[in-house]
Formats: sequence, structure tokens, C-alpha cells
Amino acid sequence: MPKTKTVSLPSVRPYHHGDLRNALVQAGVGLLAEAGVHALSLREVARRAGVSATAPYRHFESKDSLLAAIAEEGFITLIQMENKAMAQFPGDPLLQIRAKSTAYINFCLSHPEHMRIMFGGILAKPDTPESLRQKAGEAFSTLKGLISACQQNGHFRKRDIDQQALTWWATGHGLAMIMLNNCLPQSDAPKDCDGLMQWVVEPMLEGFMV
Amino acid sequence: MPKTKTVSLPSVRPYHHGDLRNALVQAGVGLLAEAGVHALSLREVARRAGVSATAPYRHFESKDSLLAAIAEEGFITLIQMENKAMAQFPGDPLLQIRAKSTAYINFCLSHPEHMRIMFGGILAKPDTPESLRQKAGEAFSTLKGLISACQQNGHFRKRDIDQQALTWWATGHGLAMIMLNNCLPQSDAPKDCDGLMQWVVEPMLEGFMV
DNA sequence: TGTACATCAGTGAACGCGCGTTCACTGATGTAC
DNA sequence: TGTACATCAGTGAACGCGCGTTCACTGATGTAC
Repeated sequence: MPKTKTVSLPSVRPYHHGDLRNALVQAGVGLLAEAGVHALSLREVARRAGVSATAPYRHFESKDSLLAAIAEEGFITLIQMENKAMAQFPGDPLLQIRAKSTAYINFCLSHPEHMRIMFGGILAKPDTPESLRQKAGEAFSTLKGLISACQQNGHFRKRDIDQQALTWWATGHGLAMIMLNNCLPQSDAPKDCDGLMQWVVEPMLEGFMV
Repeated sequence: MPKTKTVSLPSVRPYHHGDLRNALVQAGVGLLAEAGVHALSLREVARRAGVSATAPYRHFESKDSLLAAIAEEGFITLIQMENKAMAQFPGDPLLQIRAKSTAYINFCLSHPEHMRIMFGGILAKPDTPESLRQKAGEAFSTLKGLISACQQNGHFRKRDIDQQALTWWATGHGLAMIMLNNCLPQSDAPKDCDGLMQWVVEPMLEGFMV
């Protein structure tokens, strides 16, 4: 087979990367998905980004702050998925809550290792950046808005909104974590995860409905 | 200050430990509680048990199998705490479920790092020992029994037992994980964790009640 | 428009570290006769 | 009861490894005049 002489494209990486911070976060996200939390090291992330082991220190104080950025990226993706799902049912808060729940569990199951970072104690650390905390809280605010709307339009009984919201979130989050860890017991539950989520949420919903 | 000559007690560790396997598990549990998952290494566990770095290999194939034993110990403790709480209300399955929920969250909050191992993916690994899987399933079986009893005595509507049980577990587990990770949003929820658990479970319970 | 210089974003060598695991070993224990 | 020997449960040296981080550096970029 004759070797074809390939034209040298501008493959010479310029000295400055241009958007290394972002590239590192993306490399981290990819590594996480492929190899899991335990394989996620600063050095490997740098390697993936095609950069020296110490370059990340121009953009992150320490490994922990890279981790925080990766977690934040996770919350952003989660919120996007939820918003997209909710947008299918404009004006119908009940269907929107259902869609949001489904999106939540879909994210969890498609990003299990990411979940372990997002909910693996990083938010309990003192030096967690404010932007991360804020993103983490955003999804919950949306949920409260939807529940409030469901009370207004007569779908739900009037109850403490924080209370109903937290109950809902706990249920969805708990199911997701249980599935993530392969703890789901044998049962006659639906096999598809959308159906399962509805199935689990349903008994709780009966308590919400007017 | 005069040195008092201390009698040499039988402090000379005999060559054979006697119950090293158990001692290693306990050392691991202690280390976990004090220093967290990240600090949990085979070598440090051996050090704590006062034994050479390689001694654990007489009792555990690998670090992973020590981890599995530690997780199993966690489930045993959890089950004990739940059973003790339930025993306060013999013959009253509804109060027993409530007590079990409270015990669950008390365990989670008093053993956060242990929870991370128990529900950190270890049950998803292929070579997880059968005994661990079985212990992990035990608490759920108990819950199903209680729910069934609540249906029998007319407290709960007749519904699929697996479904109600999973909803309940998901809610309790979710709340515990949320608290563990400091994700609990600002709200007018009770501050004590028993009260909080009841507060979160209550809206769901209304859907269960006849 | 050109130049001097400060600042920024990379490099690569080196550090010390603790880890999981292997190996050949030895001291203690249990058992068959 | 005593002895030979197999088995068991420890030891300690050594392995290779990848990690996070520091340091002094250098190439590229932006800015003031």
C-alpha cells in the first residue's frame, strides 16, 4: 500500500491553547464517563487535553477546584435536560413535573459517575464555589414553582410548598440513587426507567392530588 | 516526678492475632468514620490493627473484598438499628414503619462515610459476595412485610406492595442522601432529623392512607 | 506604526508520598501415629 | 505422651506505579508611548 503524503494541516498546536479551562473540564467529563471517579486524576485530564501535567494550575487552584467545575458542568447539563423536557408541555405544570422527574432519572442513569461527584459530598466542603452551590439549588427552585402552579390550578391540595417539593425531590433522587447502585429489588416494576419513575412517583402523587 | 516501674502486662502481642479478620473490619470502620472514604487504604487499616501491611492478604483477596466486608458490617448495623426502633411498637405496623424510617436516617447521618461505601457502587460490581447482597436486601423485605400488614389492618389502601415499598424507600433514601451531601435547601422544615423525616414522609403517606 | 516591556499561559524536571501487591521467609499451631 | 510433619497466619523487603504539587523557565501576547 503506497504511502500517501499527507498535507501538513495546521496540526501544530499553538503554544497557547485558547480555551484550556473549558477543554480541561470537558476532558474531565469524558474521562469520568469512560473510566469512573477513581480514574479521574489531574494528570490524566491534562494528558487528555494534550497539555503538560502542570498546565491546569494556570486555571485551577487544585484538583478539588477542577472537580468543582466538573460538578458544575453536571448541574448545567441536568438543568438543560430538565428544561428541555418541561418545554414539551407549556402551561401544564403537572405534566411538566412528571417530565422533569423523568429527565432527572434519565440524567442520573446516563451519567452515573458524574452523579457521584455532584452528590458525593463536594457541596459539603467549605471552599466550594458559590456558582456551584447556586446551580445545585436552581433545579429545586424550578420544582417549587411547578408545585405552586399545581396548587393554584387546583391539581394539588394546598400544602406547604417546600414540603411537597422536598418530598418529590427526595423520592426521585432516592430512586435514582438506588438504581445507580444496582440496589433495585426484584419486583413487578416496569423495566423501562421512564415507566419505573412514574410507577414509583404515583403512590406519592395520590397524596398530593386534590 | 519519680518514674514508677510498671508491671509488664501481657502486652506482647502473640504471633497469631486470633481474630484478625474481624479486627481489620473494625479498624476499617473506625478509619472510615474518622477520616473518610479517601483515607481508607489497606495499609492504614493494617497499621491500625497493629499488623504488617501484608497480613490482611491472609483474610482478604484484595482491597475490594475488605471493602465489601466493611459495607456488609454497615448493613448489619443498619438492620440492628432499624430492628431496635421497630421493637418499640410491637403489633403496630404503621408506627413501626415510621420508626424504621427514623432509624434509617439516623444511621445515614451518623455514618455518612459508611453510606458512601454501602451505596457507592459496590453492589454493582460483579464479584460482590452473595452475603453482602443478601444483607442489602434484608431491610427491604422487612419494609414490604410492614406495608403488607398496614394494608391488612386497614391503615393503607390495597395497592401493589412492591410499589408502595419502593416509593417509601426511595423517599427515605433520597432525603438521607440529600442531607448527607448538604444539599438540603433553605425551607421551613423541622431542624431535627426525626422531625424532618416525618415532615418529608407525611405528604407521601397521605397517598397511602385509606 | 514601531518598540520596550509587563503580563500571561504554557513547559519539563523534580519532589516526596503512599499505595496495592508479590515474594520468600518464619514462627506457631494442629494432627497422625 | 511424644514426636514428625503439614498447614496456617504472620513478617519484612521490595516492586512499580501514578499521583498532586513546586519550581524556575520560556514562548506568546497585549499595552503604553
